[in-house]
Amino acid sequence: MRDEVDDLVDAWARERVDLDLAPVEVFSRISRLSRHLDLARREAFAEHHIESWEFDVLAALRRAGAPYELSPGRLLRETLVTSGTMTNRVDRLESRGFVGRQPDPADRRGVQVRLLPAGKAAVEGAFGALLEAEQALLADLTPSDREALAGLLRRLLVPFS
Amino acid sequence: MRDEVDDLVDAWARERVDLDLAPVEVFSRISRLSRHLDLARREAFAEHHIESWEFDVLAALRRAGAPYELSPGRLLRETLVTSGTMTNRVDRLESRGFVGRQPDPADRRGVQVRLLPAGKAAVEGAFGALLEAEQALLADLTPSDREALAGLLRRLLVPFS
DNA sequence: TGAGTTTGTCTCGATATCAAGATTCTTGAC
DNA sequence: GTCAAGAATCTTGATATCGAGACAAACTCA
Repeated sequence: MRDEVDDLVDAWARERVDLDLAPVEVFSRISRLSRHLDLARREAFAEHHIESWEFDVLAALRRAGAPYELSPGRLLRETLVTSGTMTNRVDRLESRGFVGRQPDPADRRGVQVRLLPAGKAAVEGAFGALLEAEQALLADLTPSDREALAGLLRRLLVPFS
Repeated sequence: MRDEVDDLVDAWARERVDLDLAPVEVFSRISRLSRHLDLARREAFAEHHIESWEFDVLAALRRAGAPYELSPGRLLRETLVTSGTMTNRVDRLESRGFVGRQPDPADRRGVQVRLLPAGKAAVEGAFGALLEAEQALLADLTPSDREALAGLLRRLLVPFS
């Protein structure tokens, strides 16, 4: 059982026997998995006619719970994009009828982005498809493997949180 | 020890008690780690005045071994970008004096991209900095933790390879 | 040999993103 | 109460990427 990172590490090891490549074994796999997962996500979402960036925004609103409202500032912190990007995204989601903008009653600078019924339906359908696709990718791991993996990843992620 | 994904999963669990969120525990952590790692990579490379995309191309050439030559087609397969993007990248690396283009003697359609000494020095310095930064991120894991994590990630990656 | 297909690279137009700056409003200090 | 500093959102300009297509050369198979 070899993967593409085994080849990568072997190539580096041939060229630079002096280096400790242990970090590559972990982080290169994480980066590559992430890229493959992005593609898998796109495929899963395509059937529901939404794109990954749309899902990211709609999902943040959906999991916030009723009344499904968040400010643009909160949304960009959730999705790790810049404010200009979020303005653009909300514009496009608005034109699709997935979200609406409302003035924030408590702060006249502010805006509340609200998930509309069409957006709620779209994100729930897409999330179901995503979970299904991801479950298939995990099929080879036992439940305790999964938990061990999630636990190790958490330990890497905690310092960033 | 909680991370940002614990919050994410809790939020979804509150909203949709019917869903099995186990895949999120794994894949959301992988995606988020990947984004944080990209930022860490950018920082590590900044000191060596190269950008992540430059490293990706130069590293592919470096680990190919002497004479450090690959075709654009091979490079784009290694780095998972489109051909238009690779043309642009090689152009810019060429203008920095990091690589050169040569006609492929065996195939007159083809071009060989060769790593020049300045590019070799840049990529080796940057790779050292990257390994150092990544080693710090792994500090909390024991060697056997690291190996277990790499092994579990490999099992997820194999189907894509 | 010659037609059709495939391969390798580059060009071009569209677009999503970022970074920086502008605008409007709020907050806290004095 | 006023003013400065900070916060929230949006605008603008630059740019890296993608996707589709152009073009040339190399194969394939009759």
